[in-house]
Amino acid sequence: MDTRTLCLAALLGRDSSGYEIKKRLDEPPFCHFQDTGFGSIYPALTRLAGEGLIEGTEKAQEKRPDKRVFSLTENGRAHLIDALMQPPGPDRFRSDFLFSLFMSDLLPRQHVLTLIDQRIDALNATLEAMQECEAKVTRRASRFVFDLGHSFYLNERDFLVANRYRLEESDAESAETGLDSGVEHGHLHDSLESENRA
Amino acid sequence: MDTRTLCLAALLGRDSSGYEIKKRLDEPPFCHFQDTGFGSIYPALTRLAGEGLIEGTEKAQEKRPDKRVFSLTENGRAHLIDALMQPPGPDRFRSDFLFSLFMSDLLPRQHVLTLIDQRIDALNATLEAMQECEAKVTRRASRFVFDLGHSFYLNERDFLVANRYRLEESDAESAETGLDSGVEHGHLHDSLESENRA
DNA sequence: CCTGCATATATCGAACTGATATAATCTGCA
DNA sequence: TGCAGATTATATCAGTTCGATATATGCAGG
Repeated sequence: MDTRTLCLAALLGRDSSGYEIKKRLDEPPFCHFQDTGFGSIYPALTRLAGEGLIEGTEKAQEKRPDKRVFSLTENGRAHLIDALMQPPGPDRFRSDFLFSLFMSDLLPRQHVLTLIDQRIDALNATLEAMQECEAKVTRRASRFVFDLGHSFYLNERDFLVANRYRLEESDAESAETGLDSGVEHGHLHDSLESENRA
Repeated sequence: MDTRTLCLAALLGRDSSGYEIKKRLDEPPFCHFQDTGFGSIYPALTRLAGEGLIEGTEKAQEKRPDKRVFSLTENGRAHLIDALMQPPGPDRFRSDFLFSLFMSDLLPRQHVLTLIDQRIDALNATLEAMQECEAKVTRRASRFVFDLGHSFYLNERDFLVANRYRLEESDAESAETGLDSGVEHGHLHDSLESENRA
């Protein structure tokens, strides 16, 4: 979803400044399915205000830099709902970690194992933190997405713990076969995408 | 991982044209953790050639448009390995589908359920297609990533099948509470990221 | 006191996305 | 046979996004 729509959504319940929106978007469950920086948010807000989808009021603060607090207009709300009713685009997932694993034949064995161990640690930290704030996620839709996110992390951790051994010994066979990819005639690349875009 | 590194990786085993690289990158297991278009690949190849990391040869074909076939140089190979040894950046995941679910209070109940059902269908199609070509994924690292990808899809499908009922009835309570997010003081937003970037 | 973190906004270049243009050939089907 | 549509092949372009950086103040901790 583009940053403008994300900003509209973030303004639904409460009026906020760009900074506050960014903070909210960095927290779960928002952070489980998107990712935006200031470089996108501020221009998005300026443009939304120009289009009349949000309204901004300059608020001078005593002990802080000035704030521009935005609120959703009726038009903005309609625009958001319209965007949500469109068929969703395909998921986008990019992972340097998985890329490194995929290329692990080129790398020292120990480096790869360390990578996996660090990943497991990070996943454990995330899972623990989620458990701590679990009780605070009450809205039904929030909770649904929160739980799905949790199951993603859990699944990945369990897989890595259970399958780490598979990369523990060097693989004499496939040292220099190149990037086989293993698959000759992959015809699954478009199944998810086409169904979504249809 | 940036497109240039991706291209280097794709050229590891076999010399290829930009078009062939794009095709390979669209197939599993590559497609499980990245996503690139022509608009990134062609400029990347031109630049890599300029930097001496790959070498290109113009090949006129009888019955086809001309091909530019590239091959990895020693420098390019070293560059790739160097990139892989860097600590991996954080994963990036964006999903319009999850965003719509998160906002589902604003949407007609039936629309949300249809969204979920279509998603389940798409996941089933993907899983089936993966099973078909499972036997062809032989290289150890490929297989590891392939299996992890498979478990992702399986996990999501099972979750949706098991939890669909939670969105079946309208939620009288949280109709207009706004975007609570449910979480007041989320301090988990940086756990995965910081560990990775460290 | 001084370092570093939080609040607050903003910009800029580099990179990426998605659509489009061009052109020939090959495939399926009526 | 003819014709539509997919495939092979490369490329560009506008619009977006990413990541780093700049600026400025306040507050907390050592």
